[in-house]
Amino acid sequence: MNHPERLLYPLVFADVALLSVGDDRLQVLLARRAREPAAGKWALPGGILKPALDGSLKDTALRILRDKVHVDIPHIEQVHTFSGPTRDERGWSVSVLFYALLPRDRVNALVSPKVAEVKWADVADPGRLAFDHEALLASAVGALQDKVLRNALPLHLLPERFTLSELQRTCEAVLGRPLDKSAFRRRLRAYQDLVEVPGEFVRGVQRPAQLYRASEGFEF
Amino acid sequence: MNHPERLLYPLVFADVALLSVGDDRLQVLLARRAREPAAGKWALPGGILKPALDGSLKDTALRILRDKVHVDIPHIEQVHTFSGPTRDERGWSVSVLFYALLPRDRVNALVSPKVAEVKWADVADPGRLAFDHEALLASAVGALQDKVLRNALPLHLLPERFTLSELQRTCEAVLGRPLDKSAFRRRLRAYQDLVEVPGEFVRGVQRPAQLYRASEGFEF
DNA sequence: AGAATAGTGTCTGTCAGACAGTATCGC
DNA sequence: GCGATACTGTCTGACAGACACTATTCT
Repeated sequence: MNHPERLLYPLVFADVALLSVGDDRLQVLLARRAREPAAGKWALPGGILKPALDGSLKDTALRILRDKVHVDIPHIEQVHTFSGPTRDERGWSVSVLFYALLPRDRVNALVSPKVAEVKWADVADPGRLAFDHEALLASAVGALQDKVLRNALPLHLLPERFTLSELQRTCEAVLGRPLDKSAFRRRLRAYQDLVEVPGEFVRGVQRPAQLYRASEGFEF
Repeated sequence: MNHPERLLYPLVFADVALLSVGDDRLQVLLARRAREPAAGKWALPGGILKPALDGSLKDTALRILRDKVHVDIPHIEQVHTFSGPTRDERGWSVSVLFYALLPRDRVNALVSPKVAEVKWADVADPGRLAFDHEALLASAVGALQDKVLRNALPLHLLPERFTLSELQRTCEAVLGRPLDKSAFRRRLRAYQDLVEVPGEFVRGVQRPAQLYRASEGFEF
């Protein structure tokens, strides 16, 4: 413990698993740490709570994301709080973990390959991460899967307009396993959150697919 | 903000909703606050994280409970983390909320009516609480109900040995609504967590009831 | 016998997985 | 027609609510 005030006050962080779908796989944004501790290692984007700036820990998380990625985040949700004296070598620390969802049509806008400071990694194989961030990532992914298993539709991972097949592929990416098309669509029929966009179709070398969007009052 | 260090470091608390079943209703332990802020008001037991004493925020919560109630707590679980600059008048604060379960045969051992510092209150009607603790309580109860709805058995709320009728009444108290006996027992049959205690029955003015206990590996 | 609670059997509707089938495009 | 993807229909088994039924004790 370098800092004696750590004996009185813990460090309080917000860490964010920013999730999106690329190549039909659920992916997470990783940031390479510029400074010690764990300099050079990949980690979830995170930062310290600033009481003068933030109205809540969610604000902290949104501020972190604003600094890393310059887009609006349509959805962010608290997952769990991790704590202990040894998880960060600077001293006793508290990390409030969030996951955030980013539409897949904005994924490439974020990460320019020239800047090697951030990258997208498959959540199934993120590589070695700094601190206890592998556990944090697993926790965040588990929370999202839980919600989708309970019939929530992760529309925030999709563009504004999407086909039902795209929605199904997105759910499959989140859950990491294939879903039955017939059963999937039967579930959707009961749902209120989906609105057909009249007259709009995606055309290709097949029967045209109807486009849908989230209904007005949609809350993930 | 009385303390200038609040501009740099938030206060970090663990707050605990200690839940049990009394009179066939889910109840929560409330503590009357001895000091400002909110002196004299009822609140969830809680206290500040002490980095020198606690190995995690769960340890903080257990330490708080040890000081309030002098029994072992069989189960404690993190629910959600609340934060903001105004929820505690001492300054920017973070409260990590837990719920803990106490077997109902140990409820009366805790609270002596002479000491007016703690009391059991129905979660459905806890009265006015200090800070944002009404929201915290609702959140904790919701988390427990969620888990029971997902077929977890709250055996930690029961004595070591119990009848299936007692188990059903406990679930009904948690959920706040009656359950169908036949459907409830059909669910239990599929479960691995219950072990029949051979030859032990509860007798009364009715057919004797088989006693059960939690299986060895039971995890709520 | 009757009250009281323990415990079971059965009907029915809902819903999910499985899988086969039909529809409509481009070529 | 054929390949490709969109979309639908139907069978079946699992399961939950509702509710009536039987079982065993004490008085």
